[in-house]
Amino acid sequence: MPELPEVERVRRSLSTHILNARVLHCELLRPDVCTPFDGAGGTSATELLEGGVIRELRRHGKQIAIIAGDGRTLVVHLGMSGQVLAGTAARARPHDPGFARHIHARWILVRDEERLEMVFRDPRRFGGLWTFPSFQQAHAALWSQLGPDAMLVDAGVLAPALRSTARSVKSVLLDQSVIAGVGNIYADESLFRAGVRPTRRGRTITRTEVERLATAIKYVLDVAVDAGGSTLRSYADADGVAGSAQLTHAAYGRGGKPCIRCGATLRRKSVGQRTTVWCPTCQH
DNA sequence: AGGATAGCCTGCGGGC
DNA sequence: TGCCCGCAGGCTATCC
Repeated sequence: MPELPEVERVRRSLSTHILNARVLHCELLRPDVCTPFDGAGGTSATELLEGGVIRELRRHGKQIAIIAGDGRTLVVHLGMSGQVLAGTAARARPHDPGFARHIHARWILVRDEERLEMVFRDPRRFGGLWTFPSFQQAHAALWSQLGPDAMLVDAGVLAPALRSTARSVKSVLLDQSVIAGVGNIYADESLFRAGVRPTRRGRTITRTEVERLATAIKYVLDVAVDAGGSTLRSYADADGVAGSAQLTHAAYGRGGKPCIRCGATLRRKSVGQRTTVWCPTCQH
């Protein structure tokens, strides 16, 4: 999935379409992708913001909250292959019959007398939708379980989490309850930039390294947001536009290739069940 | 309790 | 040209 930079690009691109738009109609084509607030009984159109005016799009980690003027909130998690598309990008493509197959929800909105469509698409269905009567309830149920957003992380957040554990520094970075937004790509990129080996046990990370790590995470994410996120396979923003951050990856996906800093062959192995790449020379 | 393991899904690329 | 296999950006439930 989209990690923080990709989700932030979706939030921004989606905002340009749906902010201040009124939801005229919505339909849930695959009800099991949605977890309604009230549990049983399925998801009503009202819960999916029908009749509301979109006033705010917030992001925390990898999740987006779409908030209506009356407080109703729809949280979107893109999982591995999820997309939210709006405007032209949301319309069916006659030349691509596979496109429509994985559209699980569809909204019709209107803004300035112009109708527009928004869809949630997710072939692998690891993502999903969650509905809430208010943003506070969404926060209590979902976001309060997450660590601070990775864009705002500092050594003060990371240090205690690392100091107290024997698990690898990489699995700590991937733990959304420690910091929210880092996934496999940006974990490897941040560790490379900080010069820290992903296999290191959390408690062995020095204060200096924690500082470097916090700085590296923010830098790597920031640059990736500016590059439109990483498009490895299917990622696209709400306009269907791909990112180019993958062109600047130093570690992720480069196992066996030369390190861009020192030329050594990058190593690759599974750490915490995730494919991990690092430089045996530059990372200690 | 923390940490390692399956499992959820589909699609794609590589090797045969 | 297929077909089969392994692999993929995430997260959860379960087991040890």
